[in-house]
Amino acid sequence: MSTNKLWPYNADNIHPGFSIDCVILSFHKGKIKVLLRKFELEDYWALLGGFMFNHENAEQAAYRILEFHTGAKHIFLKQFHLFSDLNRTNIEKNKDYVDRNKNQENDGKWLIRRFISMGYYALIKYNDVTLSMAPDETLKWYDIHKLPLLQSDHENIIKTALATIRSMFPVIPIGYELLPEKFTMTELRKVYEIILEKTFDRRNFQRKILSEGHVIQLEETKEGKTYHPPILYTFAPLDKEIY
Amino acid sequence: MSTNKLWPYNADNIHPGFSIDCVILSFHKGKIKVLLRKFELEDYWALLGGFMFNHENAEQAAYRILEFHTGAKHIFLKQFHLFSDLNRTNIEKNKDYVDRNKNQENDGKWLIRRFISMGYYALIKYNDVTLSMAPDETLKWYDIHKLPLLQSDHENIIKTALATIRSMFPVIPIGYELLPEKFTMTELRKVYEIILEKTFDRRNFQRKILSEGHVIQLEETKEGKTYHPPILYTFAPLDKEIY
DNA sequence: GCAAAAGTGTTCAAAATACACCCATGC
DNA sequence: GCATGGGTGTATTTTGAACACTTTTGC
Repeated sequence: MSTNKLWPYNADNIHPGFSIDCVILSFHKGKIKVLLRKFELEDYWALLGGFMFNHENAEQAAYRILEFHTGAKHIFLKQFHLFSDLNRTNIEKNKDYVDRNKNQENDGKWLIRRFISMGYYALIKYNDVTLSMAPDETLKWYDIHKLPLLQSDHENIIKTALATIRSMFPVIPIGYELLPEKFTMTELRKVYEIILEKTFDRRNFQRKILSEGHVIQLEETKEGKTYHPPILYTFAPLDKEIY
Repeated sequence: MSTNKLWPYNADNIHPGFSIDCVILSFHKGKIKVLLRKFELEDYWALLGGFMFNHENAEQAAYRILEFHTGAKHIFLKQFHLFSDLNRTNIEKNKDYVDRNKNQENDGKWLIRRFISMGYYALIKYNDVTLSMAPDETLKWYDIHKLPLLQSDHENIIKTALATIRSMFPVIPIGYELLPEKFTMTELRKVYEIILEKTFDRRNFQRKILSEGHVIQLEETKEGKTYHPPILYTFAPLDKEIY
């Protein structure tokens, strides 16, 4: 695949007027982060996205985009909303983009039209990601509470993704997907607190989580803190789960 | 609008390769029903669907389709899933359909391609509907547990809609949308039981519903049954609701 | 010595569940 | 007279919520 993002897509190999945007979330140092991209010469950040080839369905396209940039496979990925407002596509901005990237083989005219976009959210362990950047782009994890200036409706897409995850709680195995194999009870609680936008009593939270049986206590403690190291926990094997 | 369903849509006025399918649900005589359509000369039923004009977004298109066929406005309508599998579009069937309906102004070639479809579910009061049928089509309410032979992946779309509604319970005001203004506690319980696929203890159900405060008891009883007429209930005004 | 992080139990209130009998009518 | 549908209350269990003190170390 070329480093020019226009390259893999052209008028003949993609489904017309349809794009995919991925809200890729992870947990790192007590914060939930979203992966964003900025192209050179542009002054706003954007969700990782792309188009659906004629030979794949939307899920496959979303997985492809995700794996290409994060190197991770078997990512937890769900569609959550189709964004189709007329003013979400900024045709002028697309024209500027095409002007900068067009070439003989691909005049980019297919991009000068209204696009509807399927939103996907992905939950991924921070350490499973190896960012893969083309020379003309920068990828960066942003705290979901400290977002930079975003392209078109992408801030709304992120907010909608978070609202969806919140509303699907506890059906979505959010801790399981976001935390590393071994984690402390405080880390798990932080994930819950950030997503649900509320705080939990430490003791009640721990009792409830352990009573559900999906989380089991290990006999290890977290290294690095020499004074009163917290106990580590892990998720029970999936075949014992309700998920 | 013409009676020919191909008429309103053509290659220039719709968003390409994109359709909308509506799972329209209502409650009647103790059963949850879905509204289906059958065209003359075809041997399968289908969800009510259509395409998105270039001047509208997907929600507007779904509302337009819904209102056109049911005569009802302000319908509760939510998108729930994008169906994009490669084999969901039966190109040959579309060709047959085009052959039967094409004319000079509209050759129907725009229909001979892969379509992705956004699924919407609608909840509507049975008595609010006045079915509006073109001469070449039949509309009919089917018990969701007794579906006829359905076009392409439409059975899957219906099942996915019901699973979505179930998983969103109790966020979706399902009783409020499906029941008439005045209803009995047994009718409300039936709606819950069918959607959630479980039974509830009559007494506990009633206590719980009334304790939530969204349903209030009227001083009327249901007519027609002369012996021990059930008490009627209604939903509290929306501004007191959590919805 | 004090702020920060983590370990640990009990009590009370609220909610969910289980369960049985009576009444009026149609047939 | 019996089957059907509908009205009503209590006791038990389970779950959720509130709440405080101790330990160890870094600073």
